[in-house]
Amino acid sequence: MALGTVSKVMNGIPVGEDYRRRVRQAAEKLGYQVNNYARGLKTNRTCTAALIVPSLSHPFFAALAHEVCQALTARGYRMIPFVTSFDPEAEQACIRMIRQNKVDGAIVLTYNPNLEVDPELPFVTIDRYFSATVPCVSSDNFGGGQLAAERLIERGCRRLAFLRTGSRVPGEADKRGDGFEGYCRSRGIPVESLRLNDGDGPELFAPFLRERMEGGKLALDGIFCSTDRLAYDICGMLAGMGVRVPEDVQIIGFDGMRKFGDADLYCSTIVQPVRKLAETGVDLLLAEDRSQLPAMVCLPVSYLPGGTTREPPEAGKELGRGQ
Amino acid sequence: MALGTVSKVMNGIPVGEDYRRRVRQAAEKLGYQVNNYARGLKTNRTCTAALIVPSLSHPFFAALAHEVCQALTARGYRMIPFVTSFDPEAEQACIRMIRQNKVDGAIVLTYNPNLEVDPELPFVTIDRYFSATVPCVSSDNFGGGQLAAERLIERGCRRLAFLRTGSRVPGEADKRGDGFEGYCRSRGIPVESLRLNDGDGPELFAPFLRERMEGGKLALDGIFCSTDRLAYDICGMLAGMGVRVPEDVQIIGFDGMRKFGDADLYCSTIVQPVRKLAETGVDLLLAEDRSQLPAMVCLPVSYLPGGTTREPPEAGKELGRGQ
DNA sequence: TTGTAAGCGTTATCAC
DNA sequence: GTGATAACGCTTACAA
Repeated sequence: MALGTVSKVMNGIPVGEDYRRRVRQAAEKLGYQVNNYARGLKTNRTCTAALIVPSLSHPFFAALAHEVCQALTARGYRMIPFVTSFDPEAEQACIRMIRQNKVDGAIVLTYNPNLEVDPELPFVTIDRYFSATVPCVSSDNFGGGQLAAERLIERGCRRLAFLRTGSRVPGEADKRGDGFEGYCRSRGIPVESLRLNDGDGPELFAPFLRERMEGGKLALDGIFCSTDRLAYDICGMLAGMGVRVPEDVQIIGFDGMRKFGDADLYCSTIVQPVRKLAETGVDLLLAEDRSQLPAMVCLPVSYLPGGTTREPPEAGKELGRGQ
Repeated sequence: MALGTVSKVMNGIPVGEDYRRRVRQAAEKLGYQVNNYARGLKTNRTCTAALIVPSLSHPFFAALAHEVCQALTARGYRMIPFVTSFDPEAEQACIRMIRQNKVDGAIVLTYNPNLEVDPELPFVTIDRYFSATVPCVSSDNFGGGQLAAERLIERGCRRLAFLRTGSRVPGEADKRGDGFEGYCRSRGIPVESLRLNDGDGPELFAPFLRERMEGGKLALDGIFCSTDRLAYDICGMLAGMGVRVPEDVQIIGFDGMRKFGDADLYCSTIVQPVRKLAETGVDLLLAEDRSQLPAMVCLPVSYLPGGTTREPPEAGKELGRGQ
């Protein structure tokens, strides 16, 4: 049995049927497995992709990592996660480590606006558009904002507000507010906005709300928050102010996060298709012909009631779990 | 400049100061980085560890993966996660893939009682004791159960119950109930138990609770649940039955999970030291002398009030966030 | 201290 | 269809 022919068998390259069987048998008996490192050295393909995220424990990133891992596994790839803790310098350091680690590509979700990516290495970004050469996959944030406005207005809201926190660096998620405000304006519904940044702390929303209290009642009847997390915090503040949700004011968040990862929603929300996001990212990353990939893929979002909106009777309560 | 000497420089092996500087400079200019695959092929060390978990999106596993990733990164290692979806067969498949992937070790959290691990490869288990040759790191589940009992009794509870769901295969977590019951008995406080398995569905707890309703009041004043998730479900059921928490019955869960990963607790709880768990696991895995590792390491847990217990006035509300 | 050469386990390119 | 051989980029004795 010659080495070269054994290699062919292990790689599924046609070889004499009898020979093939004997090799397989011997491999089985000896517990032989191809050494991925030797193979990688020779072929320059490692069947490994990197995932760069700020954290693995925050629910959205955890869900994303989970789905990316599954999608890669399904394609015979492994995932190496790198966590940046929202630190732009750490993000750049990850890019360097990735070069060292000889991965075949990377899916990145970063907040460093001037990240230097290796033009040789396939990259896909999530929620952040870099350039036409780096495909970006994101939820339809603009459409999600519109959808939130539509749902609130359908449910009787006439004085709306948009609240956001998030990174200072511009990203696709900023379009949530744009879609929301645009829809409100097109329907002639008054809308206000308060856009803060992460460092600001959620307590800065309290003055905004307090200013809009008139005679013990809130002068708003619908609020769209840029994330479920923010919606949760706002609900807490409102409870402290004696404002009832959803009776006095209805609230819609964004993300579709669930308690314990798979139990109830935290609030009525615009759900991001996390699995689809991951699968699309992996597909774009691993596409054979990377010369003409779309610069941007926008995935449809959906609305799910989660207790912070007044639902029409026939709609029932929250419908189904999981995606 | 000879190849071998360059290698020495890249590995920090002493070499002429002047020479070293020149090599570093050249490497910088050419963007040279050591090829990890060639190095791994030669040295048989890959600076990579595997993590086997049921999921990356469930909060506890997500937190664990996050901390393990950080701990490995700090030691110059990378993590390759494998997700098993609680499927024993998938768990075994992961063990096979790990062999193929030539990792230096693996941290595993599985539910396959008769997993065949490679005796050559360093293993560490979380929450499941396999054998004296495989170190197991877990929280002090027994002590946590005792602590829960102590806290409930301190707060005036005199009719206690322990509720659990979880995997059918025995693990360290089973000791939570043992510790709880033991403490109650030693204090002469009556205690009941209902131990179900994962497949059973949480609705099977409802009859247990309903049977203990006497004249619109629950004949229990303290409940210890094996996880925060179960405590959450039980709270929901009790609310549906008109029982108030913590006024009528006080509840303590186990895990210390937080909403959105870092916000409020779901309930008063026994907190697992997730970061310590991860760091200890990594330390054991990467120990130079693996010949005499402890077969078992138990990490201390702590109690944190989260709204489902009546706290003495001076204790204040929930103390501090994070670990 | 520096340079040389063997070899790690593959795959790819040849003759056969 | 099969078997020999070079090369992938590195580490590590060992020789200079």
